Amino acid sequence: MAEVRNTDTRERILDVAERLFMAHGYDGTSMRQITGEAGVNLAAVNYHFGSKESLIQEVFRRRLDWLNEERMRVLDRLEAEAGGQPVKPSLIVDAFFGTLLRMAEDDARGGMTFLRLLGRTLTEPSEFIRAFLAHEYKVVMDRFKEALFRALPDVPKAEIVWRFHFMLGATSYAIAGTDALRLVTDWQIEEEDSVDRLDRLVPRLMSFLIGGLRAPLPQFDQSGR
Amino acid sequence: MAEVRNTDTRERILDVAERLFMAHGYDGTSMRQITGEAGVNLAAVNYHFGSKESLIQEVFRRRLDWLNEERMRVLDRLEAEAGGQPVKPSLIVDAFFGTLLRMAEDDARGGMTFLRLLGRTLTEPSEFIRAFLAHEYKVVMDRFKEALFRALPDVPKAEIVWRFHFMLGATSYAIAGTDALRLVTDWQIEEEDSVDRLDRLVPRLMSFLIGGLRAPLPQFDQSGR
DNA sequence: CCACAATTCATACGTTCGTTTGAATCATAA
DNA sequence: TTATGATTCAAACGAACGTATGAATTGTGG
Repeated sequence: MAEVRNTDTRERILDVAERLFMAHGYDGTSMRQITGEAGVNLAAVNYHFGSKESLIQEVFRRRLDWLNEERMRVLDRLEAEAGGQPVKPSLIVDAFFGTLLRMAEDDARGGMTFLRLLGRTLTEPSEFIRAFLAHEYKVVMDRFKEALFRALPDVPKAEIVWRFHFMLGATSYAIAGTDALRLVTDWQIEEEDSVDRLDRLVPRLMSFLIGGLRAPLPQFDQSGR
Repeated sequence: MAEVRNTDTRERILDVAERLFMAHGYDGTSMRQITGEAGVNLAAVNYHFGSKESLIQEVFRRRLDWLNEERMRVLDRLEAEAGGQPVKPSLIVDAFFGTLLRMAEDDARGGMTFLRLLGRTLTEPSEFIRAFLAHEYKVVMDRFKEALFRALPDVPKAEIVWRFHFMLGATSYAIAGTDALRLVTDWQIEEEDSVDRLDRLVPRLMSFLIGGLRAPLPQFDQSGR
């Protein structure tokens, strides 16, 4: 029996969809744009993926599976090296966010395109996309939260969760907004500090994240509660 | 001549549009949903605003005009009080982000709904929305950047712009994702630390932002330029 | 009260959307 | 070569989209 699987059409659709979803969002991208730019027939998406919803889920799964497994591997190694001791917070942060950012240098894994798509989608309006991402992220998030709890035993857990949240936001936005920023800020910054210098973005962002994570705890107003 | 202006229909459309754009995004919200929930005729939007594009611009303008003027007023006052001396960075950050967050307590100014809409829209895919926001923000952004340059004379300007960018992201995401976070983290945190406690979010976020802003400068790899 | 502008309304226009269909083409195993 | 399943294709479907129209209704100044 012939059960081949033409991966060429599939991959070309996924690549184009990834780029268009990044540029115009889920609702803003039509099947006709995708199939048109991919040079395949309109019906190909429904044939290979079933529906537009399944398509974007596959767009994410293709990249996220590797990313989150890699994050787990890195954290595994860090915890093994620490031998029972808590892992340094900066190393945990790098395992999560650094691994993500270093994906951008790897075009075979989506590079900047997927990173920016992911950054945008964390505030995506579509309900089913948020639910899907939440499910995909659940295990790895819990794991990293636990690691941070152990690494920062003196910081209230609620505070750690909040700051993890803040870090996620800073990172998403730093990635997703790289060209929106150009519009907003109109910065006259020397060439070598341009947004494209990804190798400088990583240490920059990492300094900011660690600074925020280790900031003095907030003093709540006496009126609080 | 009768040039009345029925503000009731206009306002009701704006309120509903604000909420629906927040929940489902620009492309994900139809004119029929808006007019239906607002209890007005389908043609009312085109009559009062001209088009869907003009409608969302008015949704933003209605809130942003006051917000950015208030930010300027606060910064004016801070600089006057400093009398020529640079203003403390934490005060500048509070003038920008604190003023934004305190809007959420003011339902007459949109409250949380507008805040979350704004948070989401900073990574909005639609080209004309990004362009519109960039234009609306240009003046106030330049002003605050200048204030930070003076407040942190030893920090390279490029670094400050980056960190301002990171702060924007952390704040946007903290606001926009308040219920997406519930999905992702599934945190078992005591009642009083719930997301709804906005009065605690402000000092929490502010500590994080200041910590990030004042973090040690990043060390670039020897390989980098 | 009348005249006229402002507003509301039901309805329709043309387009684009995601999806489906059934035939045509391709590739492979027997 | 032939049979069979995998894939591609052109065409069409009904639904929903943003917008436009012209008549009906409302409100107000003269």
